This record gives sequence, structure tokens and C-alpha cells, in this order.
Amino acid sequence: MSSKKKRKQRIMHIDLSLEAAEDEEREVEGGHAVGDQHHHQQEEEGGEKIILSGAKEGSNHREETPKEEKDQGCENPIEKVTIEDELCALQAEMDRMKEENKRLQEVIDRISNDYYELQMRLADIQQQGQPKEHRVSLSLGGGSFQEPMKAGESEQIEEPSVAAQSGDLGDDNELGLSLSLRTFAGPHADTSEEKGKGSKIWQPLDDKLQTGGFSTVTSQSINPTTRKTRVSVRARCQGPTMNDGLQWRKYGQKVAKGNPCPRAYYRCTVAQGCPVRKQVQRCLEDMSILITTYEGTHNHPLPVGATALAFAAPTAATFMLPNDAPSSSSTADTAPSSYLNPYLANPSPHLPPMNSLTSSTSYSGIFGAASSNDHGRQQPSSATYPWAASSIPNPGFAGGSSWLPHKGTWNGESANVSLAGNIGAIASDSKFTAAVAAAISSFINKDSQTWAQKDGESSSRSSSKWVLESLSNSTKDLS
DNA sequence: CGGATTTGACCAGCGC
DNA sequence: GCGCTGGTCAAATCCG
Repeated sequence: MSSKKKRKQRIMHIDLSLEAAEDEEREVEGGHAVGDQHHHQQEEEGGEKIILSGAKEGSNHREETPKEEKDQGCENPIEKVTIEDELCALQAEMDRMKEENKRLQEVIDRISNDYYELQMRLADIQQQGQPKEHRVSLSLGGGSFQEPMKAGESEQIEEPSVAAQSGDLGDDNELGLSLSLRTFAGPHADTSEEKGKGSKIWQPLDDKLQTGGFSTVTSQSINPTTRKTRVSVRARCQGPTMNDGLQWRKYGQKVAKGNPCPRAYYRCTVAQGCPVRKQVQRCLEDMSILITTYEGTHNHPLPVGATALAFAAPTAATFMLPNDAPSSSSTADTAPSSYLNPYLANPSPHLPPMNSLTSSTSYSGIFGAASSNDHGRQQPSSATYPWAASSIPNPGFAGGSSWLPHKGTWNGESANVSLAGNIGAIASDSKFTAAVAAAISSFINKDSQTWAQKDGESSSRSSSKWVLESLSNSTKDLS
């Protein structure tokens, strides 16, 4: 009995999600062409009317069709009519859900394809430079973030950087999503990074966290010989751990020095013998922040949820391109300062944050390469990624899709306002960041392995070092 | 009863 | 060599 109840609840949950998704998709479609927007709105209103009028019809029937009352032979005709109406409404809803399911299925397929293409492009990028030391930096939002570097390294990083920092660097509340590829070579990186082993990186990050309230993802391969990748995620999370779509089994807990909060050790149990582990610890400065560190490579495909979420990040970045963005870090100037995010203000528990995923700034980088070359093919449409469209009920936010090539102009300001907020919502979502980290960790490892194979040498040679930094915006600051 | 979690013990690496 | 610390193991315990 209770299980039936649960199932019923689950069904209701799905129902709501789909409806919301559909609504969003409609908005996206509306965004494609402003002229169409009213039309879609009308349609939507019409759709609602169908249901509402159904109820009204029901009431009308009660007055106008005594015949039916006779037929039913029921002492409560009003009840019967309402049930019929409900049935009709449910039937219509089911049809819509079916269609929506089809669409979602297509979306998943496309994501898979895009994932594959992005992997290929990443491999190409890696092969092109073949520097001694490679570093890829991915940052979500919080454009002001810069990984602490030694003075000698900074120049090397700047040169190949195609980063698109978003936002006014001076503003801590600034929102935005940026992805950047940084590759650099040099002996410094190796020594400093190896000695740092991530823990040294954290200090400055903590400072950032305190001032700007970022949550971050930092990944780096720690051991060049084993080529283990570490991806650290910081996200606000109330629970003991983040739900990243994977299954974990706790195998230990330890109180680390300097942090009274115990550090928990988890092992991936999605597949037997999966070497991936993660450490979870609360941030000392802000107990609401959960620091999750993933280590190792999954020996199994990532669950759909995790994969989809993870690759919403590059997808999001792709959306940011109104045109082929110039590879310049100066794009930081184009981002807005601080905005409130409707999603954060009223988040739906049923909808993943990527439902409101949009983009705010120009970007380029490792994932940007996937979209910057030929928009015709690569530029994802809102139909491809329905969640890419804004769900913000802002009529002025046609700009949510104004980056679309056929629209031409990039409605920078109005779009940025909402986009930035959305990105903040995405990046600050613990599930999202966790999934990004988990998938990227796997992604990077796989890729660096193929890279090493192509080098045909021992792993000690080109110690490909990856650093992924994801900055998301603090929900704290926004809320 | 089987799987997950807890927790103390053990081990390895590192600095002094 | 010794102590400290982080990470892992495995027996005990808990829970559905």
C-alpha cells in the first residue's frame, strides 16, 4: 500500500517536471523568433484554456445536459461530470507527456553525439600543442577567479589562454559562466603543482570563497606516474554528501588536522572494481560548503544523469556565444555585475537547475572549440537542449535566445542580466557541480590516457596535467 | 539476512 | 629513527 503511494507520488513528480520542461521549451521556441512569441503564448494560454474550459464545460454540462444525468443513473451527476472532465484533462496531459518523452529521448541522443564530438575535439587540441605541461582550466561563473600561480607561470598561461572571463573583476557578486582552456609548458608547473598536491591551491580558493562566495571545482592530476586525476568540488550542500548520480560506499572517516569536520571516504560502487574514490569534507570557513574530491577514473560509463549534467557545462558555455567570440580575456568587461536569479529566488525542487541554463558572456576554450568553428552544425539550438532556454518568465527576455545566429544581434544587456543569474544557479547547484566533477574526472582521465598512448611513451614523460577550475556563484550572496 | 555504515587499527609517506 | 598525518582496512554495528 505504501509502495503504491510512493509510486503515485513519483508519477506525480515526473508529471510536473515534464510539464515544466514543456513550458520551457515553448519559451525557447518563442525566443527563436520574437514574432512567434505571442503566438506561442497564445497557444500556451490556449492550452491552459482547454483544461480550464474543460472544467467550465463541466459546469455547463451540469446545467444543459440533463440527459447525461439520466444515463448515468447516479445520484450525484455533478461528481460524474467532474470525473469525466478530469479524465479528459488527464488524457490530454498523457498525450503531451508522450510527446515530451519523445523529445527528451532525442535530446539525450544528441547530447551523446555532442559528447563524442567534444571528446574528439579535445583530443585534437591536445595533440596540436603537445607542450610539456598541459593545463586545462574550466571555470563556471565567477570570472574573477584565477588560480594562484607563481609569478613565472602567469605569462605562460596567459599566452595560449582563450579564456573568456566573465564579469567585472571587481565585483564579487558578478555572475557569469566562463570556460577557458589554458595550456602551458614549463618546468615550474610540474614541481610546484606536484608539491602543492591540491592542498596548497585550496588556501587562496578559500580566500575567494570567503570574499566572493564561490564554489569551485579544481582538478589536477596528482601523480604523473599513475595519472590519477583529482577533481575537487565545492558546493553548498546541506546534506552529508552531494548526489552526483553515482553510487558511493563509505569506507572510512577521519578527522583531518586543522578541520574539526570529519573527512569521509567513499568508493564508487556503480561498477565492481571501479577505482574512483571521493573524499567529502565540510569547508572550515563555511560549513554549508561541501568539498568533494574525486580521484581516479571510472571503469564504467557514467550514469545518464551525471553525464547529462556534466556536459551541460560545455553546453552552457556554447550557448554563450552570440558569434564566434574572439579569443581574448578582455571579454570579462562585457559581463554584468550582480543580478538576482529567479531560479534561486524560487527554485523548483523538481527541476534541475539546467532547466534555466543559459549563457551570458562570450566564451571560448576547450569546449568552445566545439561550437566556434561551424555554427551551422555545432551551434546547439534550444530544441537540442531545451534546458538551455531560460525559464524566466520575463517577457523582455527574448534575449534568452537572442544569440541564435538567425536572430543576428546579441541583446547583451537584457540577456546578460537573466543569463548570469541562471548560470549562477547552475553553477551553485551541488548536484550540478558534483556531476561536472565526476564526469570531467572520468573524461579527462580517459582522454589523457589516449594522449599518453598516442605519445607512445611512458606516463612519466608528458605528465599531462589538468587543472579544472569551476567557479560558480554563491547562492548565499544572491539569496 | 545482506548490504551499508561506523570506527578503531594499521600502514605509508613525510618532515624534523 | 620517531612522531605526525592522511588514507585504507576490516570487524562490529546498524538498518531496511
